[in-house]
Amino acid sequence: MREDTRTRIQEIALRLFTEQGYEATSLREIAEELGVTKAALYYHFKTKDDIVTSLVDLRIADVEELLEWVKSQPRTPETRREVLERYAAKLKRPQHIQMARFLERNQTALRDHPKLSRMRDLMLELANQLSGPEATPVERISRSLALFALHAGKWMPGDLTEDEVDKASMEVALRLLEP
Amino acid sequence: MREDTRTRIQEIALRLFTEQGYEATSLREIAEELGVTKAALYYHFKTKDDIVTSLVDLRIADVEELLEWVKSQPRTPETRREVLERYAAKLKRPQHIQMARFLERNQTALRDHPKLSRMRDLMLELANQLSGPEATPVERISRSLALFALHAGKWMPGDLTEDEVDKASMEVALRLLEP
DNA sequence: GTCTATAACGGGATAGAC
DNA sequence: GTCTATCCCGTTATAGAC
Repeated sequence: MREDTRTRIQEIALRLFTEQGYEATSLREIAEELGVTKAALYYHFKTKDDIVTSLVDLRIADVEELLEWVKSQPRTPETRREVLERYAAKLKRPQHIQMARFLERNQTALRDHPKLSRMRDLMLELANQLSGPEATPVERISRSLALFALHAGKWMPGDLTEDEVDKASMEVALRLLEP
Repeated sequence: MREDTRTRIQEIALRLFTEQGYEATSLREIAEELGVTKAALYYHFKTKDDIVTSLVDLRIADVEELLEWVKSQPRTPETRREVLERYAAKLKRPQHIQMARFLERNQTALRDHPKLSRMRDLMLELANQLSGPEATPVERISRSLALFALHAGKWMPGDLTEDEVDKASMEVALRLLEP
């Protein structure tokens, strides 16, 4: 049973965009790896940009969901803790780790892409939800950093196991939530 | 007194590479803004890559200096605190803020550039110097994040003054050094 | 749904005049 | 030190056959 071609294009594109960068990845490369020609891609996606759009949409839905949840909750320490846990759980799914990397690494190259702007706005809003309007600058920076800490796996050198990094990141993140 | 052309090329290139990304910035754009033609750039720099090299060299020297200093010091809490302060002081100079942004935003596009690899290695080593070999995973992540916290100015939304962000970032960073 | 062929363009880089 | 002119290449994208 061959996988949907459209889906395979998305997988390959996401990997190459992440490894090499969006601009540095040509449609020819994607097509070659898929075993078809460039032109075939144009049947599935109108432009190179459209591939990005289709990718980001998945993650936007995910973060929007988390954002709506947190807004429906009382602004308590317990809620904040659970935001981190839900966010970490999302991150653990392989697709989303890679998507997070892709977004991080291509923010500049794709700075004018509407979907990327939307993602940035959502992440900022999520960070803000951890603070609230009355928070001090120290609290606001500290709590924004808490979200970031959960991405630690990506830049920590490799002599720690994945599990060690996950646990330790969460511990650091939780500490950053404390007043 | 006109400024050195070579220096002006560096300034314009750094700004455009940072704003738009390395790949997305063409030599034509740089030349146009300088008021000369593409070909003129080739008198001053052998390739587009060479412009990057000339830029990164400045910052490499800076971080190497800090790294040598920390290695010459005893591994104490006081030393670690001073590393953060020296690093923050370097960051405050406008050239280096922009250089840090440039490096951050073009890590993927320039992942094969030897000077960029060198910069990454230096930053990792600096982060490691804050921990030492016997540190727990939580300490290592926490202390690496301390360095990162000092860059907070770049992604915090704009309703805080620069001074507020600087002070608060340092406070968060110092807290991340604590056991 | 995938192909071949090709258009149309912009990129980095070079040669040689001034 | 800067110019014009040009080369060569890879890129996105399209047209039309199968």
